[in-house]
Amino acid sequence: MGITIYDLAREAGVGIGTVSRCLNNHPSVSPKTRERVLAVAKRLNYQPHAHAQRLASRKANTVSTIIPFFTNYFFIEVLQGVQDKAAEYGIDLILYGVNNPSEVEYYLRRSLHGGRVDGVMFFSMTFPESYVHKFEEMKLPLVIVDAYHPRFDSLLVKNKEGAMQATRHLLSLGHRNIAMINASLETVPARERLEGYKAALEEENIPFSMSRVVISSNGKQDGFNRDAGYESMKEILRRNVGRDRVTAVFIASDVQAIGALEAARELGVRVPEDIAIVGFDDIELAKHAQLTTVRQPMHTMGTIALQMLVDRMKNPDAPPHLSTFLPELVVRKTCGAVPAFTTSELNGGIELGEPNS
Amino acid sequence: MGITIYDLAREAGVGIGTVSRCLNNHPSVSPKTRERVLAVAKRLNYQPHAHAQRLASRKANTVSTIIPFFTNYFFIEVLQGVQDKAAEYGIDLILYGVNNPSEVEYYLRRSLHGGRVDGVMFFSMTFPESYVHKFEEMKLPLVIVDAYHPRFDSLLVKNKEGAMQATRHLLSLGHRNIAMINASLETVPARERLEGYKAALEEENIPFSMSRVVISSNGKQDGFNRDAGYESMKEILRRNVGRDRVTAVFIASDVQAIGALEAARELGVRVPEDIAIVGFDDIELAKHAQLTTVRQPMHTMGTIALQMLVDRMKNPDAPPHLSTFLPELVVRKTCGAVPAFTTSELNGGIELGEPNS
DNA sequence: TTATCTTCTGGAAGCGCTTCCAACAATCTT
DNA sequence: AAGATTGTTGGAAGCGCTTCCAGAAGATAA
Repeated sequence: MGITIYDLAREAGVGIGTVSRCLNNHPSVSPKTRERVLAVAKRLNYQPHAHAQRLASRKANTVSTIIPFFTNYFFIEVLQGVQDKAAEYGIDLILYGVNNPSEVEYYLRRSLHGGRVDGVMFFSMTFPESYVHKFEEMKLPLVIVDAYHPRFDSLLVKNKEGAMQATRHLLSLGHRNIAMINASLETVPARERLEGYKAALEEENIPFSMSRVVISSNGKQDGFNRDAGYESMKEILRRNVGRDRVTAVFIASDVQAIGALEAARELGVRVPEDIAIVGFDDIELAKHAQLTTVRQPMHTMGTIALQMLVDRMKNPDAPPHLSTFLPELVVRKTCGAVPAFTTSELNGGIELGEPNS
Repeated sequence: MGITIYDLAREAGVGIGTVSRCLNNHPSVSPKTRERVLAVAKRLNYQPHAHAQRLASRKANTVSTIIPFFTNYFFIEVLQGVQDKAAEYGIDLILYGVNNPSEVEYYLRRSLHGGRVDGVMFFSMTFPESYVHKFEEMKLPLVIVDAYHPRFDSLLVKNKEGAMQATRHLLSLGHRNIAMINASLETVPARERLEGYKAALEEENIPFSMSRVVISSNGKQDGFNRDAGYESMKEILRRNVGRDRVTAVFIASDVQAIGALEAARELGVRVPEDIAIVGFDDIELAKHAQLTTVRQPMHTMGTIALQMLVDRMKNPDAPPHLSTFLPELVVRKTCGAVPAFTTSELNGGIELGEPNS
């Protein structure tokens, strides 16, 4: 079928070992020989057989990505970053889309055995404890993106800081009665975003009260969905009278914010005139809805994640590393501020550091 | 590192050939032996080495997907379908995301040589003529999704029929002066959607006139973008006076429709009261914007596409096959109709057929 | 000149599997 | 009973590559 190194060897009048060495930039070949062999390779349009290389070198040159498919924009963007970096290294990406939690283990198993891949990227899900030991034992490089496990390299957005930025922004616009719409506190992001909200209030000596926090964990994704946002907003607006009324809401995710916007519209409450809103995530819809929100540097996260995986392959015994990303505030119209600048113009945006552990 | 068939052979007291035959359900092993070997394999948690299998069997059991990353929702959905079907077959998916047209050839080359994959899925781009011959020569199975080439299996949405549905819908609501906003006629979808628009008008004996069609091919993606839609709508509304005024617009894509909606809002033109709008694609935004549009069965397209590829692998010499999909009208609020039902309740939605050629 | 290093090179071994062929045992024919 | 047939089986060969080791060739030293 294809040209093999034997063909090249014959054609160039050298041995197969030499051919292989030329192709792989091994130092111990004379410049003349190398040149000649490479010329022949080019002339015959030689392409190495990937699987033979992989079998012989015991490297797959491939990484698997295990991704929950239910969300979309976030992954597409992060994946794009991963892919861009992978292309630089000539690494192939295998896509394992998870529809159903039970599939996670199947794909982990598939990645773990059979030499199919030499690294795994695991996205936005709790890494199953039952596989911790297996990955450690096999020393299969693993990077967990948008989730955390102390024993593996992880990559997280600083939810607390993001929430602080959002809340501070509302404070800076003069709001004092700021509510929060959150999702299930069982999830890490929800807890961290709540913390950030609280911390920002405390900076300004505004008493924090859980009565201002509406949590709905109804429906899919622990409450990070449109309907939950819709209901939560209705609840806030229903009881929103008197001097103590809420003038701004920080919402833990954009999908919820979209629902909240709808609730406001239905009740004839104007945004931002009557109530200001800031979301979190910066999904594509946010731009269309003119939602002020907190943006995660998704593409960058992808490139860094792949880089971390490559580093881990080179250095399997380094201690687990955590990279954290500072999200940035994107000012649009639902907060009532003049959309003058984003915080990315003020700070660098990315920050690498040691695990909090 | 791992367990090999030699280990199994020794443990089960048989030869490696027998082990391999058991593992691959080859008929000529006695039931007893098979059972014993499989039991040992299970006990030792044997996992075949993917690359060794691939090298020996000359099958990669992998398919590459070459996808333009610039759009998003459409691909995620189609990919999901592909992935679901691939999982059924135990086929791995390699993701090649194209950011820059020049990368297309790189990925085609990468797919073509090196035995990396035994099939290619090529999405939404014009397949480069320079590779037609190479694919034919190598007999590498190829399915083109959302684009067409007469020499390969392709999978298309019936744009004309979709456009007819959209236009008919507007006609059925009593509109007689219906404009169209289109993108560059250099692209196949734009031409086909124009044809459908025209055909629907002619069904009702309404004269078709190019003066009612606004084409903008400015910006990215041949005019299939928000700004183009915005500008086109402005143009329509600017001159929209008199008895002959346009009361409805069919827009060739949802992104353009989103821009158009914005233009209308800015000019204080109410949708659907003053002007009705129907888009095409049903991207995620469409739902949020309550846009009546034409939906492509993306997930199904993905599963069928992979199935076609598998069929092609089994039967390399069959003539190229074209699958076409009937899109369905999704009635929401921008057309002014009561959102009572979608056409999916009326017809099956999918249709398989021979090439038009 | 011979002995001792350096480069460089050829090709065998081996990666873990599939597949083919020969061989064996058991069964069936005549 | 001998030969033919069928159903199983073992293991060599080979997939195309990397890598190691031994050896050739050239350079240097004595």
